[in-house]
Amino acid sequence: MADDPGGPVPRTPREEVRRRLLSAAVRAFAEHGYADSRLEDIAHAAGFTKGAVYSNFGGKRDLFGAVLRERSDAEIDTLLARIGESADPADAVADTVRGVARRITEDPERGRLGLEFAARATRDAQTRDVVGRMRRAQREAVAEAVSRFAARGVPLGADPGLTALILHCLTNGLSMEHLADPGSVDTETIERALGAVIAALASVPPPDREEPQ
Amino acid sequence: MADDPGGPVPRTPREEVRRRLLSAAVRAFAEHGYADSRLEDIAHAAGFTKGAVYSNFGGKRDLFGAVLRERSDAEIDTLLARIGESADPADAVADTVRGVARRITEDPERGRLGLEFAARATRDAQTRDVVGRMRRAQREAVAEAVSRFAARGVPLGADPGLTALILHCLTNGLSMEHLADPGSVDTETIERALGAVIAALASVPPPDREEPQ
DNA sequence: AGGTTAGCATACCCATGGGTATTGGATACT
DNA sequence: AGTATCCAATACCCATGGGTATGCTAACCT
Repeated sequence: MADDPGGPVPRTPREEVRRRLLSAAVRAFAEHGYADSRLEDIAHAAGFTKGAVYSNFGGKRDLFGAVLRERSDAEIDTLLARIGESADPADAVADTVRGVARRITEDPERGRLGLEFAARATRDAQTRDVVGRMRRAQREAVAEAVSRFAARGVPLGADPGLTALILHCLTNGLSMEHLADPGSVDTETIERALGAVIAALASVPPPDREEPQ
Repeated sequence: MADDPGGPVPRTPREEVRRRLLSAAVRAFAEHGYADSRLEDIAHAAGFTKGAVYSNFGGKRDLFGAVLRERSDAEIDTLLARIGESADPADAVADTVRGVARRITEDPERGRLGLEFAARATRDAQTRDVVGRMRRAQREAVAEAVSRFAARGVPLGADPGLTALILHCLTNGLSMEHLADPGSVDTETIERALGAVIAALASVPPPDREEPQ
């Protein structure tokens, strides 16, 4: 059964091999961490073997580096794309907050990978360089968005750069807290936390229990 | 030289053996991470061999668990102790902020360990339980401190629990950011970020460039 | 078609380090 | 003192998995 087959099986394009390996690596590193991810598992998850990995990457470290750079670029692109779509200030902020909160709770892979990156950045200079660049770019994107709101007349309790740092770090901190203690840090709580800080920084009095006015 | 010695070398008390191993393990896990820490290195750093480790702990996982619990208790004690010493509200806040900022930049071991704990909590239920408990206790301690300020008449833009969550997560986020990008997140920046958020949440106008009054 | 190359599969190597079994000497007990 | 016990040192085991060398076949060349 399934005996001889008609001729040669077509070969997977190198580009796709690389993409599938990278994608499998992202899942593996996020789920098991760098050390506990096995190259053979990653390769099989992508439908190949270790040979494919060493044919497309220099080794485990290099594969991790490729994952890091790929995600870094993706993150920055997402951020930059989001800046454009701003509507009414209040609504835009509320929507963004909701989106951020949902991504934290519904896409744990992202947070896990971020933690893995951060942990390795602590010890490896190469990783630190890339992660540092990514973080700076993210903060700058946030700062840019904040500046636009400021230009529209929203008062700020701090300059855009500091405001961006605050929002960025608060978001990361909330993400970490959710991962460590999902039960007491849910989507709604994250929304409230971000909303409260933004409201306070924008010198907008906290919502008076019901809709204002 | 150093030839025969007078008789038996006294044996190190078991309590001290355990303490020294634990302390060496803290340093190792913080510096190299769990996976890249070798039991033999830890043992030698403490002045013993692997035998001492397996005599005092169940194995590598158990040693990590012991480190986690020990640090968890220490963190909670520190937090609780700090609550007592509040003087003038404004000064107390400024002092606390300065202390937190300095600890982040001057004691990287703490942040690194926190990251390691968080990363493992993501995948291991046991670790997640302990880390979750620790985090909740920390937030409650902060909430308690916030409540005291609120009782003294400091207005709050959010309830103490949410305020504590915000401050706690912002602190952790800033710590992570400092580790990943020490150059652009220094002590002063951390102080400003924390100060700005506290000022905003307490509905206190931001410092007017120079001393107020 | 025959030959060459490119690229993944397969088989193998071996350093690493967690875990275990055993030993040896100090402490406690009688 | 003699004996039992405790506890860390030592020696050893071996599963693991990153890395490498080789094989094999599809795609490319001419």
